[in-house]
Amino acid sequence: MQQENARRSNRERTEATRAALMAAARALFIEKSYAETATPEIVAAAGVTRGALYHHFADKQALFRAVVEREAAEVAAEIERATPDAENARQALLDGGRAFLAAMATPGRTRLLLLDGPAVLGRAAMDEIDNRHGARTLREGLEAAMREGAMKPAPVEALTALLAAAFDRAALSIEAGAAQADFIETLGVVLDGLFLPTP
Amino acid sequence: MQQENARRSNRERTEATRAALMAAARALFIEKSYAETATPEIVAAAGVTRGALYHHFADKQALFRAVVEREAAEVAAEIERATPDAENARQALLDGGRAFLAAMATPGRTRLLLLDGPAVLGRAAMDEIDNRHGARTLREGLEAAMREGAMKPAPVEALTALLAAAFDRAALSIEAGAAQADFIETLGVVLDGLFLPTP
DNA sequence: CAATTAACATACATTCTGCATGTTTCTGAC
DNA sequence: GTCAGAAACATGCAGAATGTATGTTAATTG
Repeated sequence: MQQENARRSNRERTEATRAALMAAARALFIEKSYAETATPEIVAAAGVTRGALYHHFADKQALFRAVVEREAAEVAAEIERATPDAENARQALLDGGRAFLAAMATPGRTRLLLLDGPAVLGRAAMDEIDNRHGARTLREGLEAAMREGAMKPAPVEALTALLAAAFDRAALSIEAGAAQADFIETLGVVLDGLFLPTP
Repeated sequence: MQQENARRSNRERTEATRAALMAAARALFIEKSYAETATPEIVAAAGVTRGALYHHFADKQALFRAVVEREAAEVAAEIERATPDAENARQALLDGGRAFLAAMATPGRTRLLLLDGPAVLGRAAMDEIDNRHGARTLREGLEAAMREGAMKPAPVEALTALLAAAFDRAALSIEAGAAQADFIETLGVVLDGLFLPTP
């Protein structure tokens, strides 16, 4: 038996407390939404006090932001890990989209990133987070496809936003019970429509 | 001078109170979001008491739902009014999309219908509201285009959801300051990609 | 014109958030 | 090593918000 609270450095204490808070908060935000989760619940589940919470985070929203930010980074990492390198730009986009849907199938991610995130942090903040992680890859894929001459020219920022929104909605509908195959097929049709016919 | 609170039937009283509450709530929800708007503020702006609010609405969320529902109906009405009848299915979709963006340019609608709505009422509830109003028109337009043989075949429900999401995102980005022309052009490219080439 | 119901108004109990103020544990200089 | 100072909490408090319960007034109905 080892002492459960042996001497720990401040660095370790901070890391452990923040991790416990973020894990507990994530679980509750997913189960009941941000608005219906109270800070007393979070700290009880994390095994700390509200004092600790407000010492490490400015307020409840800052804790939520930290959770969302980490989740977005994990989604981006999963996508990057799952899409090694495709032959052409078209296949790369399809593979990336499929990997995105797979990553978003992790329970709670749609609520965190697509429902509560935009409402609590604002769409501008979510855009900024996205651009730092997932959406950047999508935009670069589209730019590459256009540069290759395989894709119809269009304003890249706008096209990135529209396609990202379509993928987001697909993830939401699939989580709500819609047929995944239908959405993957339809996303393929939409993407194919953006490519020039190969003569 | 007339008495400001002359005798009124219950029907009139209810209608006036509900209208005042919904107008005040709408203004505050738009200005500060649902979460940051308190019921004491709403009733003060409406010139009634919290008792009246909780007599007419089950809770704060029910009031929000009523506001959102009416807003969605107005958007659908504006679109219907602005799109008389197009020659072909393709033009009808483009016209409808443009009318949608115009309707969503009314300040606050994106926050009500696209940010707070899904977070507060849930995406399922928003889907149900949409299907009763706007999205139905879009789906019918897509079905017509496919029936005409002008559009590539695809699962209609999924395609409707994806395109609706793209239009939603366009409305959000435009409100956030993005170039409207870019989004209209890009939406045109995406839609055109769904149509079969006319030989 | 009673009796009942609807439309409010008021008061209350509970709960939450953020902060302010204590206490304990580490850290770094001497 | 120890001693000041800072970091990491813990506790208590003030203000406010939500929903409900109860009281009051105005309309409706038999």
